[in-house]
Amino acid sequence: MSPPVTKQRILDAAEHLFARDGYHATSLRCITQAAKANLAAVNYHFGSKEALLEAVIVRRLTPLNEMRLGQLEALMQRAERSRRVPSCREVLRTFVEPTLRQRQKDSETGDFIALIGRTLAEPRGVAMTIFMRHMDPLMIKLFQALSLALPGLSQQLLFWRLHFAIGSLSHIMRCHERYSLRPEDVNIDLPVDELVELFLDFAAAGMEAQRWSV
Amino acid sequence: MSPPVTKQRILDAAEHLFARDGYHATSLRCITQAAKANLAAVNYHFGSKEALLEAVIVRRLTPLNEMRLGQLEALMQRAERSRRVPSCREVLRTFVEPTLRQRQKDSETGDFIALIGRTLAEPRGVAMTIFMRHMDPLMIKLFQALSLALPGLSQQLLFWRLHFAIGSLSHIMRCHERYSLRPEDVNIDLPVDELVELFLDFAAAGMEAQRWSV
DNA sequence: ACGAAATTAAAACGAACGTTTAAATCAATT
DNA sequence: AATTGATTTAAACGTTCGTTTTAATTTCGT
Repeated sequence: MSPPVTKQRILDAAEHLFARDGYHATSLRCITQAAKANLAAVNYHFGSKEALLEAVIVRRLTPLNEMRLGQLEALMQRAERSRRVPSCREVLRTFVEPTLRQRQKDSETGDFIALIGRTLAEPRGVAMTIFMRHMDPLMIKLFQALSLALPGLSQQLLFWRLHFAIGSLSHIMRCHERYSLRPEDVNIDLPVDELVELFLDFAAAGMEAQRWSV
Repeated sequence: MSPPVTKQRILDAAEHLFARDGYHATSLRCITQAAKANLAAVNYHFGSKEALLEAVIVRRLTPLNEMRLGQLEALMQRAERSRRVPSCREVLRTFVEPTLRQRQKDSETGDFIALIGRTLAEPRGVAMTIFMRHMDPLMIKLFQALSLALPGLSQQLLFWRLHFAIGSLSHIMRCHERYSLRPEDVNIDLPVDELVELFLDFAAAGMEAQRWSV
């Protein structure tokens, strides 16, 4: 049996519009029209607009986090078996690579990842609570792994630098269309693999930086 | 003659609420109530809700950008006189330090900087157009200065790494209240000077990173 | 083929939105 | 003190929002 396609069409349309215009600026009428569904379908299938947002987030975040967690645990086990410590770059990669690969996958525009990027930018928004509930366990494991990879860093320093790195990532997750200051020969549509390496160059170097003062 | 205080009270309230809840989630009724003004006062003094947003942004962005531009030009002149090239860290500092100092100044909560941080996260939002119009000239100068400071980097690489750095900065500009994974001994309310150095450690190292592959 | 359950459809709900209007009030000049 | 312009006020405008209701339609096991 094929699942009710209406639900999926609504999820797809909502994902796209939430990511493009934001939660508050997107109306259910706009969503249902794009999904070729009736206005009442949202409240019938999901209960409310906010519950729809949660469904949009959960649908993709769950498998994404499973992949990230799987890669992180695999890395840690490999490191443990060979009695060495994982590098900062390796640890970051388990988080970053699935993220940016997801960006190119879904609906050829990276709607979901852009939505998460926006969520991270609205700390008090409705989406933040939903998002954090699904991210916390993974983030704790990521923090522990980075502690191992960067034994010279205090908890304080590690916290802030991870904060900076997540900021960078969430920024490129939003995949702006309005770029200012773009020199004519800069390629915006970078292949994912290259973007991953470019980002890891930057983030790993930043995490491992020597302190300038004190 | 004291200037009409109502306009200022509205600007202050709007700045605070736009930063906290976002443009679309903040109603004029909420703003005028917080400003102890009449609902119609916004349209009387500013013309529309969007014009109010622009006034909120321009009020602080203009002097902030003048300070950033002044420090950048002073640095470049000093460098030219001593026939050397400015360091990446020095160039970034002219941009970052005024930003984070502003964050602690205004209305003791950094409302404006948080608002800009949100603006950067909503590429298609109404605020983005307003914001870009006032940022473009400075960004071009910043890019040129970084080209000088990092002669080994291609335009492409410099563009992406500056993009990453701006992402980091805009992230901490938002000064989240909901931090996950915060170890108990991490100090969130870091003095501005320390935060600036912490960020410059990270960003300068990231900008100057050696390429991992190719 | 029929009846029960799930889904879709159309219409309306009250509430809140940004904006406008017109009268009231205030401030300053003559 | 009267008058003029600037500002504030209260009320209402039309629109759109998320949600609910009620009926029509479709789906599917028996």
